[in-house]
Amino acid sequence: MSSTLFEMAESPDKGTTNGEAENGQEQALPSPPWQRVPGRSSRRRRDPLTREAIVATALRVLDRDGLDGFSMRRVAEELDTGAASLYWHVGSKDGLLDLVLEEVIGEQVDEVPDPDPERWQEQFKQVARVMRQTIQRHRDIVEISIGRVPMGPNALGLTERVLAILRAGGVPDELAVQSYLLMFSVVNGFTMDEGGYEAEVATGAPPLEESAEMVGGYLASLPADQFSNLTEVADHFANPDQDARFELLLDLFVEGLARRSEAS
Amino acid sequence: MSSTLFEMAESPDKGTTNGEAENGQEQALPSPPWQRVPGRSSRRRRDPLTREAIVATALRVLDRDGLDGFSMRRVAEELDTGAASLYWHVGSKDGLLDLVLEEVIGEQVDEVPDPDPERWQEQFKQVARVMRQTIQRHRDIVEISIGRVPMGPNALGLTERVLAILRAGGVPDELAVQSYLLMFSVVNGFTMDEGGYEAEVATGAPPLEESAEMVGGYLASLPADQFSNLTEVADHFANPDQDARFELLLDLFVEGLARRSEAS
DNA sequence: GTTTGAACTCGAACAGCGTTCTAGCACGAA
DNA sequence: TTCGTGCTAGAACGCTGTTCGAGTTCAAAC
Repeated sequence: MSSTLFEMAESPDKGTTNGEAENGQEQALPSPPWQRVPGRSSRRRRDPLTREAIVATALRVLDRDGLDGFSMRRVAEELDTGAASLYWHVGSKDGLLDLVLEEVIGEQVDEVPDPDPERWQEQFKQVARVMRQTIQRHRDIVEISIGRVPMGPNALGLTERVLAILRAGGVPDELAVQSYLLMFSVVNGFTMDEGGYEAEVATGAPPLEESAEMVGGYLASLPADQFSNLTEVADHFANPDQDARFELLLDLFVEGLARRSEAS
Repeated sequence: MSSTLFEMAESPDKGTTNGEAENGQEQALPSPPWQRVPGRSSRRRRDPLTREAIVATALRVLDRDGLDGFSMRRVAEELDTGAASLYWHVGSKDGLLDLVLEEVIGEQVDEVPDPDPERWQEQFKQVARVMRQTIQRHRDIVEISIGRVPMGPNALGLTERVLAILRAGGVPDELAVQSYLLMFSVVNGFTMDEGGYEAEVATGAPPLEESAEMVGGYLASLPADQFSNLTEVADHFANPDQDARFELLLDLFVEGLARRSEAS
């Protein structure tokens, strides 16, 4: 939609499949206007599709409709074209999602600071926070990233810049690689489960607070003889401070990393 | 959706409104044999479907064909019935996957050791290893677990038993809850990315070793002026000892946890 | 100026999907 | 014998990813 607000006359429907017969020889003639396909007079678009436009639109659709609502037809519709047209540029739905992932990774690259050896621990944590924010901005990106090994220029650039921080801080090479990979996984895992409390549809989507409270209440109501631990700590489940938990994770992680780094 | 709380008795939902017959009387007749359904002579199965059998079959199909190849029709076919029959027992595909997840969680419950206060750190690590093994046994279970909050009896039992270990070890309640949730996320994240190097189809599925080597070679071949860090540590990417990385993660995690636990 | 071929568009169709509808069967209770 | 209820399952609906191939345009070659 949009982009071409009113663009000549486009009557949406009407099959009119041009059922000419098997008669004589006149097919070289330009067909008279009344039997042309009504919708689109020219097969050539006014602004041609590009891979970039498709990826950008796909990401928009993904954020708006979620992965369940994401389909090639929907993306095509948004670009005012047919689904088949996308396939020349992106190969497949899977290929398109590869590109979308690369695009999202690209959003993070510029946010990684230049290395400052004195502050490498804080900088490393900062990278993790950027990752978390990016994932939160694109709700289904973790699901998409499963099973994909991003190796595009953006992914390489991100890796390069994070490694720069760690090595500048004196982290030994192998440990730097290990912790980079670990950090990636760990942030993915954390942020993936983070959205778990959100409802999917209807019910007004209990805004993460009521829902958690309900969970806590439910846990507290369990039979205490069978679930003594659960019932006793139920209120801690009811107040899930995600930011605090994330920072705890980073602290554990970087603290141990620093200790091992110094011990070498 | 999802939810999957206790679920008490049978019959998920379904009004089964069963519109009454408003016509005459002829529907009681058995239809003559030549106009019966050809395939199946009796509408009643010899061994009736059960929810348990459906879940078990679904898990088998999932492990064999992957989440992409998983469909209600395939599960039904495996049970020698039609897809529509499943819906009476499990409500929807999503509901079936809820049950599958609960089933997989159930596999872990019995592997969690009884608490031994002296060895809580090792026991906690052991739980994480069991989780990892379970996830590896069911390749797409992480993807399924996204967005689901398992609250069935198995999930509750697992939480209860792990909390018992932590609290017996003297970990303060809030920290115990936080670290249980963290550990869950973190193991999920780690194991999710772990399978990433596997190819999907054809090409003989490079057995994770060649592939990693190829990755390392590719990284080493990048322009050194632009990717100085990446090229210098490329060989560490080529030898990804996943087990060692997992143990590193556990060490970092539990070590920091123990320190905070003692400081209270 | 014509021909040719590559780049690109996209309607139509195919197989498969999740789900619903509804007719039908079997069996315990009335 | 007659129900009603639990359960099975074919048919159909609307949707999906993907392919096919005819169509269009444009630039370079003749």
